[in-house]
Amino acid sequence: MADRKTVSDIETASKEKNDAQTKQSVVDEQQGVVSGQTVTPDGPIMNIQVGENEKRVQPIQLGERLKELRLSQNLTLEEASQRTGLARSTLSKIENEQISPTFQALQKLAAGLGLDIPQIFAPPEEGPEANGRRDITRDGAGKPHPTTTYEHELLAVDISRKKMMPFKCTVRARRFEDFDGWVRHEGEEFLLVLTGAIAVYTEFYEPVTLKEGDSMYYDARMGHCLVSVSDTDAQVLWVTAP
Amino acid sequence: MADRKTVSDIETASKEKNDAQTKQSVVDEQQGVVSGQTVTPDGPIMNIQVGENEKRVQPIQLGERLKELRLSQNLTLEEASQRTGLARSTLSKIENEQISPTFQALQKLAAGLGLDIPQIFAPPEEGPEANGRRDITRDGAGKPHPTTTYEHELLAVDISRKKMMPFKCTVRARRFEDFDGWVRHEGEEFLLVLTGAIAVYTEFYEPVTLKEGDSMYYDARMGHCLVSVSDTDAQVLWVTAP
DNA sequence: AATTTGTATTTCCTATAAGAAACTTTTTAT
DNA sequence: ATAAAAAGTTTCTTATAGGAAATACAAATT
Repeated sequence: MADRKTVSDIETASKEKNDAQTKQSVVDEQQGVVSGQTVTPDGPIMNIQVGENEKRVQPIQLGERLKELRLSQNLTLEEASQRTGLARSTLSKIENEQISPTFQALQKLAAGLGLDIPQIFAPPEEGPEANGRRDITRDGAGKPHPTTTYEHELLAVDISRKKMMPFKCTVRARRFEDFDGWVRHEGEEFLLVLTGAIAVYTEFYEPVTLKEGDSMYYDARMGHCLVSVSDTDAQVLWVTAP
Repeated sequence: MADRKTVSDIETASKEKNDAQTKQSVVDEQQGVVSGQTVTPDGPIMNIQVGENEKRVQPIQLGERLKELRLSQNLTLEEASQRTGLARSTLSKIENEQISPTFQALQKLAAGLGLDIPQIFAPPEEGPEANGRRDITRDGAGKPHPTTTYEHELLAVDISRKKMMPFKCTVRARRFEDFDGWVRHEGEEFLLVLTGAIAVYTEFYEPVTLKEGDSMYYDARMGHCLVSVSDTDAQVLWVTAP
């Protein structure tokens, strides 16, 4: 019964603040920047590589790239000609940068080589070779990163350009009101409760309690925040994939 | 002293089997397929979405798309002409699908509109709107997936096309020899020891012991396997990002 | 070695892209 | 409402893409 009252109080607070909070959260996200390192309100985003990737897809030489693609499929100009419906001489001239193909020709090329057009501009696949990257973080030896609501311990900080960013987090927040508003960011997040218990507030669901061993996966663009509801501050593992 | 002997025995076994194991691991990976669902030797790969994404970036109408981009920047044909170095009449003909522009013209267009070429073909951004996906897995309530060496408990199985695949794993293996060879697959992996202790064998490093609270992030293309070294079988959290 | 086959490049001709100017439509100002 | 300005489209001419055939080069066969 007492639990019921508590939950209903939390729900009311959640609804009243939805609009104002969403506006403020943009400012709060800016404050997360620490010494040149972008930080999501939950934890850090280390090395957002999107901009760099986009820069890198610009090909230096279209002809060179197309020749590469043709040869990687072990095709002669004649075979490629039959597949693409473009004349051999045209393919030769394109590959040797003698002409600039029309978009229509590019479409034919892509279709004939079994590609989508953006793939023509993609960098070569990294290759099947293992690159051997590894980073071990001992218990308690992660990089500290405190905020007002969470006490983060960043893991695997020596590896840059990771697909995932893991961190342990001690949830100091005790009330939804400890947050200035919904926190949100790009990507998806997974969280596992390591010790204690938390109440999870998310923008489109009623709050839910998770205890040790429980986990949750969610789209991080949805407003979200955690509150400790156990005697001792809960500890969770958080993994972000931006 | 006794620990030292054990470690040195393991190291020797590791070195002797490197070449033969790498060959067999391809077959072992095939055996991981369970009821139509692809499984990495560590755990499952559910719904690899790469192919579908690539299909979706194909534009329907180039001219329409370019007009859209121009108007979204509030540019007249004249202004766009000045920025791109292409004649107004050319821009008009392109936008109205009367001609198919050369790649060189496309380059000028992209540069003038402040884009990279692939962005011309990109679908509109999904928007900052949260899509509200969430999946809660209670402690012990994940989907079981046993193998000979590990006992997996898949988490967040109701969400498809995830950027990460999390699962808890009880490590049954007790010796490196329990594995038929190195296991490897595309992507990156993060693991956190929840209980007990494990010895981590990886292709390019000496074996290392991790205990409760320790974590490791690594490129999964590198051969890898875990062995329990605690009295009770260790439990780890594993998160794969393919 | 010479000859044949396979592959790529160049040449010549046709089709079409691209630019400048003329024309048309739309928008703005009075 | 009309006139002027802005914006977009079409026409005509030049430049270049694209195709077929000829030529050149490399590899394989005799």
